[in-house]
Amino acid sequence: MTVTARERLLDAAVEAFAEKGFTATTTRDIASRAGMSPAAVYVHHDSKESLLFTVSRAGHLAALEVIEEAAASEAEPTARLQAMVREFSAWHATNSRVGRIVQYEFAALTDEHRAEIAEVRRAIEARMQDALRDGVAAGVMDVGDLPGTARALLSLSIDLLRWFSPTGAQSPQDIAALHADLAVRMTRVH
Amino acid sequence: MTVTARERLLDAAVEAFAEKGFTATTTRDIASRAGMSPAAVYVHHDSKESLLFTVSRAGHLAALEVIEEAAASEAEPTARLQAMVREFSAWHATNSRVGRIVQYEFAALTDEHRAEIAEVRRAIEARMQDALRDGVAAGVMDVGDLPGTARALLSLSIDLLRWFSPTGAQSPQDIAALHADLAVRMTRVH
DNA sequence: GTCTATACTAAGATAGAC
DNA sequence: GTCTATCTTAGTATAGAC
Repeated sequence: MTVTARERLLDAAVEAFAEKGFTATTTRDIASRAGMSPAAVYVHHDSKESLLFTVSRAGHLAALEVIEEAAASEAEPTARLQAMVREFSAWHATNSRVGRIVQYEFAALTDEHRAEIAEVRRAIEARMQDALRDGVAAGVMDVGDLPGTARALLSLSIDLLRWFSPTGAQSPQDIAALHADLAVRMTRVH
Repeated sequence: MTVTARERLLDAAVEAFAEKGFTATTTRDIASRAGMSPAAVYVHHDSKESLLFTVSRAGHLAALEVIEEAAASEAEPTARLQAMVREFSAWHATNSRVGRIVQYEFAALTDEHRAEIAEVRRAIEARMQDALRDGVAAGVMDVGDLPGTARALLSLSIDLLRWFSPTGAQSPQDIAALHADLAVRMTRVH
């Protein structure tokens, strides 16, 4: 379990990007958080943007994995949707630093990197739409605008990044449970 | 209706901050969008941050006004909540550039300016909580976590800034109607 | 693979002429 | 109130010694 210099730099980048944003973060800041000189950054990473891309890609893939595992964990459509929203919100609250980079620094990527990551985002949206479609087909959900509702469910999880604090009163589990409950309310047959 | 240099600079700042973010925007960029030299900025505004503060304050106050007018427009609690969510989402979609600055550049303000604007944010949350409390008291709404549900309703409107495009298929009114519908579903007695 | 030193560029803001 | 010119600081990234 040796922590390589490369990994220490990635951890430092996560800390700095989440705290100050990509543009406001300097490579000197990242280097000093990792206990290195500014020059050491470039031995392990090509550029500041490549650090961002590495963090953003890993974060997006982790978020997709969370939602796919949740989808696979339940067979009944309502329980499945609950699990997906609960775990997606819990992941964002628990990993709020990486989450902020994933959700708010997308525009700072190069065109090529942005295109690559956009595919992961489309997959996440598609999984949520699938879950709603299954529920409607089974007759346990009533959804007017299916893509719009899928997007709204993702919004609940993602927007918590704007206000969530790990030191606040609400735990990731509290928020996740609320969002799962709201997801059921938004989609159930009346 | 003469447009002053000060106003032209504010418009240019809105354009630039919304497009590239506060930190990535240069005062030279703002000046050239307003058709002026870099030095002209400082005749009309103290600093780059004071431009941000002016835009952010006006935007926050406009958003608060929208939600208060919607609250006053309907007496019946469910219709009132619908109106509030509908107008709040429509405002964000219609004013997405200012909206992005309002919601995403809060951290770039100075401590004093941030504290002043935080009060407006608290007022917006309070109005949404009031609306839910009225509905519960009237027996037409069932809300488990009242502050959490208020926050979730605001999240729907605010998170549209992350993905909304004025040139996309959905109009501000489409999105607003969807969100108003979801608000009713989230809060109605089952 | 790490450092010190630095090249090169560009930022926020100001001086002073008109 | 606008300009050109510039001060000062600081950024990304590289060179070259160890």
